[in-house]
Amino acid sequence: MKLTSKGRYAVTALVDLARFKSDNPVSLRDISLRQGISIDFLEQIFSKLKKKEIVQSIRGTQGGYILSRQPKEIKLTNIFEAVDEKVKTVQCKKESKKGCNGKATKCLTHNLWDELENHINNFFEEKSLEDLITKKTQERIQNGH
Amino acid sequence: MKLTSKGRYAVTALVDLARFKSDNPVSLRDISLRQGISIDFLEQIFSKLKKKEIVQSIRGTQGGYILSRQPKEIKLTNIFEAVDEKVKTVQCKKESKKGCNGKATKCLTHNLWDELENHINNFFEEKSLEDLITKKTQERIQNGH
DNA sequence: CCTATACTTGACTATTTTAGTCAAGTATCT
DNA sequence: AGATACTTGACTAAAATAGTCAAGTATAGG
Repeated sequence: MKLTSKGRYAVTALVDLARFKSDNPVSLRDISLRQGISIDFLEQIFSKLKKKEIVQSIRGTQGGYILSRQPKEIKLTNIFEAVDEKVKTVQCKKESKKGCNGKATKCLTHNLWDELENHINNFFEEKSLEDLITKKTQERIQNGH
Repeated sequence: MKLTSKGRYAVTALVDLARFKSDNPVSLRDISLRQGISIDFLEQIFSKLKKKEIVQSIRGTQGGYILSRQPKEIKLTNIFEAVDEKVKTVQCKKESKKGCNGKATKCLTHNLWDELENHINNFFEEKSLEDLITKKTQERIQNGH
């Protein structure tokens, strides 16, 4: 199971991007200041988001990033995939030594992790960026959650 | 988010214990052989399971471990708690430096992680050891999942 | 009583992952 | 031309993981 700061930062940064968007692109510097994430780390993250066409970059003075699609069209799954965060609970196929290949007894809990994986993935599949920037959520945020 | 081998092994070992139980206690050695988990690591895990009264130990020759309660009464939550695996997605209260304290803007995604946490915890709360040793599951396992 | 078996406890550690930093660019707007 | 901002890739300190090792203690069976 992987779900670390990188994924968290990616989501946070994109929510920031979605909320503060205007006609102008948003620079990583602004996001960095607002969210307290190092620019260098943001660059690493946005490079990946760009590859997966979640954001577009605009160079030059006044450049920055904009969302490639509507917030509604960006599922959390997409974001985690982009930054290599994989919700993976079993490694049965990776290694034959300690995995569940060969001996059936090693698979005792295989189904459980499969189920859990689906359970979590469904959650991310159902949530889009838009869900995170609704009024209600914003209010809660501004009241200090 | 923490969900590592320790938690996985704990569940696997307990399923093994539940399935191979008889009038006699099951030794860690047997579990180790059947599940391919090192004895030393199992000892570490069972020490914690015992503290939380999920298993009981029986010393001496022919000794080993038995479940303290019926499989039905042992929720996965209990197991993960026992081995210190915590489903924790945000660290807002731990550190004031990089947490969400102070600036409201740092909480942009706070609610999301809270929701996710609940979502996962519910899954574990609903599953008991018994669910993992039903006929259906066993069949699937014996067919190589 | 003796001894093999098995649980108990706690310290220790190699490896891997995380969470970044650093450096050296390239592109574009003004 | 020069400032700003994106781009890429290599590098690394610190923490977590996944165990190992060692030195016990307790009990059943002979």
